[in-house]
Amino acid sequence: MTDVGGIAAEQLRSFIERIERLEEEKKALQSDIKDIFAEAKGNGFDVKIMRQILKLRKMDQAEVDEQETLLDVYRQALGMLPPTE
Amino acid sequence: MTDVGGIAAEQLRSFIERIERLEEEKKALQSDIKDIFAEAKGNGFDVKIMRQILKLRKMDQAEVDEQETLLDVYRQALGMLPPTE
Amino acid sequence: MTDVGGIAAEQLRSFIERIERLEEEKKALQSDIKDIFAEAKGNGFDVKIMRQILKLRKMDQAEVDEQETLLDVYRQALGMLPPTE
Amino acid sequence: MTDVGGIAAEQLRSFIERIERLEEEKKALQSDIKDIFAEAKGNGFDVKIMRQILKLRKMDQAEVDEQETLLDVYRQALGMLPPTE
DNA sequence: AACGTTGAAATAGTTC
DNA sequence: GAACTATTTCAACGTT
Repeated sequence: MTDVGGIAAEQLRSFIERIERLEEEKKALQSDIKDIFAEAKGNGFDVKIMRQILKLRKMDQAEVDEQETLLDVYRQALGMLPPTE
Repeated sequence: MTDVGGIAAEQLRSFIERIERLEEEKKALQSDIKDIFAEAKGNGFDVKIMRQILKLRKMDQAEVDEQETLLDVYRQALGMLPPTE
Repeated sequence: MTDVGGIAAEQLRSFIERIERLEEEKKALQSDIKDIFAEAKGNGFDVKIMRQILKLRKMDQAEVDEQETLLDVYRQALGMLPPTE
Repeated sequence: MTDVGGIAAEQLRSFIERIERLEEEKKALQSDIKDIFAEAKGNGFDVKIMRQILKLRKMDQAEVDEQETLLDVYRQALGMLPPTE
């Protein structure tokens, strides 16, 4: 292992490059999403409305999840669940 | 106006200090909130549950707001509102 | 929490509402800060740099130095700096 | 959008779902990145500094220099630097 | 008391 | 250049 200034240089480089690759992939996906919006717009759909719909669907799901969490928290508070499962 | 390096130093200092004061006030409020949680806990309430309740109340409100925004967006898309009010 | 409809429920509501009020105030302060940045920008100042200034004024010098030293070590390990400057 | 129950609605649903799928994939990648940072940390690397490295590798040198120069001007204006170093 | 988790705040990039 | 979106960063919090 090559040590530069007390650092395992090769290992560091490997971590950095793996992250950069994944970030590239993320960027590509973002670009795909952009393309879909553009395609939808070309088909006469209103992108702004689509974004609102997506946001609402996300919020709805979050709300459901949150309700279930709250339920569990209450259950635990009332001793209806093992303390730490 | 005292110019240092081409910068209106007095004015800059004034902006910076005003912001720092407001941030102090924010910090104080945050501390107050913490105290209330502690007080509630001392009265037998479960802080975790309280946080869940606060989160849900916020989400509900956000959802209502979002619905109204969506409605407006639809209205505008359908020509029921002036384009840019 | 079991005394729904009685004292406990009232007390819980009170705690929740006090916290919500304080959070509203925090939001208002945040908005004031935003306004000051906007005003500064209107007077030709660079908001981003101002934020860095604020951050530096919060940090102690030892911290700043340590971070910069470590960053250089990593940069050298990755060949991002000339070998012996 | 007016053709509810017909082709348009189906098409809209398709666009929405494709986007949601891509966003899921993005989330998964983000999670992978998180894991790598955790692994690096477990190997003794400083995650915060790694982030700075990643940012520097993205920026061009001219940008970096310009920011630092401006920051010094502001610091001098506020007396945060010795008058003539 | 370090650790990871989460939520808020800031920055950067994109669109109009 | 103004507004919006998305990403990143930072700080608080509970957890172990």
